[in-house]
Amino acid sequence: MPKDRAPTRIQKKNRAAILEAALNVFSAHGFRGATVDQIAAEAGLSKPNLLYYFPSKEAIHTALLSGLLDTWLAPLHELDADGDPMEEILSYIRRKLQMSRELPRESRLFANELVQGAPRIHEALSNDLKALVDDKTTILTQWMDEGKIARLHPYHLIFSIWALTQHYADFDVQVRAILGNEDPFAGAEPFIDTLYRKLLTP
Amino acid sequence: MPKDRAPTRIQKKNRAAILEAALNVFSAHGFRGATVDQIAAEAGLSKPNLLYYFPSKEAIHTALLSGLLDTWLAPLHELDADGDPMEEILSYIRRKLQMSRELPRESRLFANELVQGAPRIHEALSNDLKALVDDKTTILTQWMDEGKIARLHPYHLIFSIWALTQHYADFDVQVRAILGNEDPFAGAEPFIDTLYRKLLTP
DNA sequence: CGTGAGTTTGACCAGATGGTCAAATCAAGA
DNA sequence: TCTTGATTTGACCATCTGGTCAAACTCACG
Repeated sequence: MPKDRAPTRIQKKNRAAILEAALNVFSAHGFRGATVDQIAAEAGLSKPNLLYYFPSKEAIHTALLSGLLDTWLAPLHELDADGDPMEEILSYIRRKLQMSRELPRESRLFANELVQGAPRIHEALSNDLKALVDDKTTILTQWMDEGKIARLHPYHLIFSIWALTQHYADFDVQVRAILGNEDPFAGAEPFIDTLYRKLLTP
Repeated sequence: MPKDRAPTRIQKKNRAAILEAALNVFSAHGFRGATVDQIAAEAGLSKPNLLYYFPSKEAIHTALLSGLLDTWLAPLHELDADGDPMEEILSYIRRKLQMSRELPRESRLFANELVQGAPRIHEALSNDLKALVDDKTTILTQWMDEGKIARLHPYHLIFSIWALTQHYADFDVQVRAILGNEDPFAGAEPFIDTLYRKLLTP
């Protein structure tokens, strides 16, 4: 393992390649289903070389998850208490749906982890995620109190947004098996938009 | 392997025990993450004994999935073209939500499979599932044409029901990490009910 | 009972997998 | 160019895992 100095050009390149490869493999096969050889091959490195940059398979997985958590939560962070309630929520939804379209691997990486009980990120859920959600539901509740949007259970409102948007990334195969050649997102966006306009209108 | 006669009392008992154990293990760890030893232990059998009843790990998984597919699709089957549109859809939703509450392992079994690209049930999706959904969306479209419910993309309407209801089983850890002690379903049922009443009202 | 089919198991195997290590190779600054 | 730390690798190891097999045991029934 390299010293703890500033990372070399080569270190940067290889670490990035490993994380990129790991994202492919872990999101497609889950932690247990992924093999170090597979990740190494996809990153264009030999297995011992990969293990020179990360001490273990687990370490790669952890680095990947914690590195992506911020990206994953960014859309919700942007929800602004001072904006127009309906527009704020709808644009949050649009950002989430866009992430499902553009970052399906990231979505499935988390889905894999969550479905299996989140053994490796349970703490982040109870701390970071819960704090963020609590913060934003306060805003939602405020808007409801002011009559700006319909009164609903704020937590379930958020869950519904996650469920509806991530469904298209996580269960992509199923969606495509049913829609055939139709682009899932082409229909999803107006559908979800309509749904929340109707739901949130007081 | 036993003859292909009528199954013995012991055969019935052990096959059932194996499938029950396999449901626990596969739903919690995915196909690759589950081990035959684990399933055998949970079923109270030795590994060779388990493999006396099923020829392979794969065979157990397949038997489990195909055996549960009917159960899983039953609620949608019940959607009746002759019933009251709003009530038919809302009670379909209630049945699905109830399945999430009562059969979360089954939900996660399918979720695990789907997230990883459904390598083992892809065919069932494109055939059985697609046929069923096509059948039921015809009914939905009819209701829309008759002005009984709001006009929406029927496929996405179904996807939304799946997403919203199964979310509570599949991502149970996340939901509970955020809700704390609150019972997820206590809030989910009225929320989802309200959501679809508003959405479907023309 | 006795017997044959059904059931169970300890011992074993081959391949996969995560990980190690010493030796070889490479890169860049003095 | 030389030196030193960074990088890479072939060979290797222990463990896990799906699966096999022959021998032992149990059960139902004539």
